[in-house]
Amino acid sequence: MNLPPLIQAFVLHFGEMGSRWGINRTVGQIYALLYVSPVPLNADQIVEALGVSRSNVSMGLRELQAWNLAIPKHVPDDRRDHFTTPGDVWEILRVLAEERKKREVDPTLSVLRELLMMAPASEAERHAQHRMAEMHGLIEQLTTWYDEVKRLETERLAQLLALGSRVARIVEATDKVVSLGRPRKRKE
Amino acid sequence: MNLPPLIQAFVLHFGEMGSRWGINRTVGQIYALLYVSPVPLNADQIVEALGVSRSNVSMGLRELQAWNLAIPKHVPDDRRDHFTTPGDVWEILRVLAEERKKREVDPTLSVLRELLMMAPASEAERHAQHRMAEMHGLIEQLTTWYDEVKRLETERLAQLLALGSRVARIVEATDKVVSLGRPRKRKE
DNA sequence: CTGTATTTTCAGTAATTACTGAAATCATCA
DNA sequence: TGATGATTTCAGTAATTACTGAAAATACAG
Repeated sequence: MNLPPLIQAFVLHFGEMGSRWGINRTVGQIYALLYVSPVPLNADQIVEALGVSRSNVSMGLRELQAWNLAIPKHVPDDRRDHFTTPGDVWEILRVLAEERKKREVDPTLSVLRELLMMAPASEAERHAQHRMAEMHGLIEQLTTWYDEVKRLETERLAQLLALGSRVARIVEATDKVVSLGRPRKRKE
Repeated sequence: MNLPPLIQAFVLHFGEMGSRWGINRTVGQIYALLYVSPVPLNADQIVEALGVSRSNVSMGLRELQAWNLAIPKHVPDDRRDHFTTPGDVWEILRVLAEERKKREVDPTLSVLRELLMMAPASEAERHAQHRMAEMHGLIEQLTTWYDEVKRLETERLAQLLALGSRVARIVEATDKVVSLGRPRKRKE
């Protein structure tokens, strides 16, 4: 690997982190490299920078493209493919959330739904199904929320984040005046 | 594996999903099994149910305990250790969020902070550092938000979720009346 | 203490996943 | 079209990770 120390440290860290979820080291490193690069890079430049094989880079780029985390960028007068990451960090967050939902949450939801349709054949199964229903309910709440929130523009989203738990107080206050959606029982 | 079909399907799915993030199949299966079990299970019962070796279960349970996802539960008049999962699904969500933050986000934050302290030695490093600062800023916003929100009681959190993006409108409305935090420029 | 039940450790092996180099495919230009 | 440059595929191999069985450690009852 042949990189300025600051960049190398960043790239190595992403390689490590990569393996902590399902992604492999090289993919993590490629992503990190693209992320900090001021210009789109082609595969050979990545090979050069990371010291891995050409084919490994090819596969890594493919995986990153599947995640929408590497974007092919055509450079005029150059036949080789060049790649960047989505530039805006908020955009990256959105892409990540979307992809992970698609891969991790949606399949679970659909399995749960399927299992909840089945007739339990024993007390054990009845109980299990009840637990599955709880899980299903929670995940559905979360995804519904996510689907709504993801439509917000970045600036408004940032505003909400900045408010943090203080929204709760506002909501509580507003609660007394405006009626939003179906009524719900008051806590205190 | 020796389980009622409904439960088996659930357990197998969690095994699969497990490998999609960093967790191994057995650990995923043990978790799923404990989750749907009406009573705490001991290691031998898990061995029996999943058809894996005793030592594998031992290691799996250890990992789950490290994640706070398996809780040892003493059963009177029985020397063997029995395990459950945190019962409330919201509790599980909190535990998961907390642990993943600890393992995935915090280390990245600290690496970023460290790298942001260094003096860039070239234009490339200067640019990289700028990108790192963006990432650092975003992560910090998210974790600050998370730290606040995690303190909310379940019911209030559920209320907020139920509102979804409609909070934005409330905040917008409230914005005009109450002053919260530093002023910020209006979008439209 | 001693004996027994239970859990953990760990070296060896199996299974899985990552990576490489060579060959095949694809694209572009003269 | 053929030659050249670029990318992908894939079989083989390396590296990593998961799993097992046997042995060691631990906990406890008598």
